[in-house]
Amino acid sequence: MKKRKKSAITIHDVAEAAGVSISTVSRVLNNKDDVAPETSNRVRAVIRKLGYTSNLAAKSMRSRRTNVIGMVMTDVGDPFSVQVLRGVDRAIVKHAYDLIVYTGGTRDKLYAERERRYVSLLAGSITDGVIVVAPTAPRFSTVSPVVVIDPNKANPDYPAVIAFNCDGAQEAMKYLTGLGHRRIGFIGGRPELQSAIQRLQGYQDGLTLAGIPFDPELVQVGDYSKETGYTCAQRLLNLTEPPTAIFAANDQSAFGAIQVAQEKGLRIPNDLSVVGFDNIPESAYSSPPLTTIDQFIAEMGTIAIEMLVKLIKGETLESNLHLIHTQLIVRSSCAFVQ
Amino acid sequence: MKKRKKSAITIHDVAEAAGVSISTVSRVLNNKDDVAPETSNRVRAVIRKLGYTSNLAAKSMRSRRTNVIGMVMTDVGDPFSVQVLRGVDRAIVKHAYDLIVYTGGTRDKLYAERERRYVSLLAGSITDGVIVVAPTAPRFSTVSPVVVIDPNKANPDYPAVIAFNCDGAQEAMKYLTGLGHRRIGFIGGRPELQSAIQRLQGYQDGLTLAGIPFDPELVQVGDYSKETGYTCAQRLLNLTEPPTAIFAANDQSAFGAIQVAQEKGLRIPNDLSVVGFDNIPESAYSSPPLTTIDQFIAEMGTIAIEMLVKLIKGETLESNLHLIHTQLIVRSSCAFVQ
DNA sequence: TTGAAAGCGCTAACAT
DNA sequence: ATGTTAGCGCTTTCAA
Repeated sequence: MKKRKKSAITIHDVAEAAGVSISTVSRVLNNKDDVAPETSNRVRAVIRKLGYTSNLAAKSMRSRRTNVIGMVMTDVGDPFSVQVLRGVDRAIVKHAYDLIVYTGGTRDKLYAERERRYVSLLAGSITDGVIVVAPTAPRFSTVSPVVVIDPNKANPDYPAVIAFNCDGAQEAMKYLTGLGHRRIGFIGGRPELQSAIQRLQGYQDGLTLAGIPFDPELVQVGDYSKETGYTCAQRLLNLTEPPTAIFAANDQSAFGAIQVAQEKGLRIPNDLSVVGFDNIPESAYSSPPLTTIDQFIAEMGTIAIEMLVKLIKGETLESNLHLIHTQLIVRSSCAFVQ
Repeated sequence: MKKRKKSAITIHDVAEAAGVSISTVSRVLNNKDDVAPETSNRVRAVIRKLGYTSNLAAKSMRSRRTNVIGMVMTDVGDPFSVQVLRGVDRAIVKHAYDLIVYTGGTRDKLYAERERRYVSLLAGSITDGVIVVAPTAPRFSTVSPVVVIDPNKANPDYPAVIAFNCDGAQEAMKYLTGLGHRRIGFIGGRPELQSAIQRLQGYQDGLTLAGIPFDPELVQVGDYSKETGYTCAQRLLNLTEPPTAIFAANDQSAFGAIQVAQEKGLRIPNDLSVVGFDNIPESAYSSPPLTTIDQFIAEMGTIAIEMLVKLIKGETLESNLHLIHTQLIVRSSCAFVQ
């Protein structure tokens, strides 16, 4: 008696049931045109009947081509990544690729290694290429293409999609100085990322434009997370001369700042104005139409896919760097906190 | 530009560089204890130096064990799925598993098939088990374990995690009737899901408790998406006797309804009250502390992982069904729309 | 038009 | 303690 292991249906089972060889089944699976229509139909029928799905692992191992694209990002709690993911999702359908996402969880000390590991894991085996959002690791060891979104200084080697943030940050500052604020705190993001550098630049430019001297005490650097937003805001508000407004480099940090304000009993925006960069998905409905960058961020994902697909197909890129000029982007948290 | 090798680094390269056989490298990779410490260290050093990561595909093909758990969900735009994902993320770290997510994109006609395909794809090859959020397909063909979250009527076969929603929906209704509303519209969710059934039940119970007769005209069924929320709300507000309040079965539908209201020039909550079930992540900061179900939803993910890991290890579950009793849960959109 | 057979990179049983 | 070897399920020559 044959020992029937409790295993999934394989190409063998299909071949046997259809009375053909496994190579014929494989040909049908890959839509080769040298299969007799009648055979092809019979095989297809069996595949359907058995509910057979080809084994991704085996497939990818044999033929360096899986039609799956991988994406590596931190937390799903990060609105930026989520928005990028949406754009990616949208674009991927058009290209008949499938998407596999690895979320590395919180950005702790070990994140860079997890990120690196996962890029290799995905790219080295089951995906044809990988998109990395706001990379932490300086470089990745992989032979298949990588496209980064919001790259850091250390890895300019990879094709990248980045947004131009200076204008937006300036606009945020204009908003705050327009309200009469002269003492404005800044909560920075991960200093190695292009976006963070530009936003800080916008903050400084904003001060200059308003004729306000730069006070380094008012700049606290976090990592785009709510947690560091919280601690940075604490430091700012515990200054002997605390700011009357806070400009956070991203929305997560802004949330952290808002939390501190609430705990301190400060009412927003009466006692403290808080403005966060980026945007909270869906919140657009909760206030008068403000400019949001949802669509710009999503577009970054879309463009990244376009680039990656070209690379996978072996085509060359016109440019290794794609800049998105956002019109901008500022979402005053006042609008939904009051 | 540096000339890249055509193929990735394999276990062979490591073995060669370390002067050992591939099986020894494999043993080191899998932390077997029958390797001389000295050899082990040498191999490890080479692995690090070469930046070697083992090929997931090959590994999983040979050993039916990958330490990767898969998750299949629709859109990342869906706050519910995202919240579940967070819980999963959190739990997975404890169990030293990795997570791969497949997002099937928008829920269109073809979604059920994509979902099915992806479950087989993941479960059949690269993952040890799969979690499916709000499944569309009635069943999946796979030998490895599947746990569903918020199952539909058609597939009670799989171990499931579900929340008990009746109370919450009733509470939402109590809120609206308490405001004096007598004509309350309901925007339902995907009618095959447990959650949708319970929320509708809660709506009806709420009417009964308030002594309001049930009017089928006021119930419009969508699919938990913003789009159907929009069209359902349109139908409701175009009635000859439109409702003065709308209770949406989930937050996405509520957003759709709010959009209709805005387009019609109805002010919320003055002209129309809108209450949505579930919760919008992060918005908790934007209003006085309301009860949210964020933590409950995330817990569903955590529990699903616990169940799945047990199944993967071959242990048996105490119960195939895990009920979460939410305390509840209602988030009045008035709180952040006014 | 189809089948047989050689691996892809890896693990595990069997040798040494 | 380490090496040799047989496949895992699949694609892809090469033969027929």
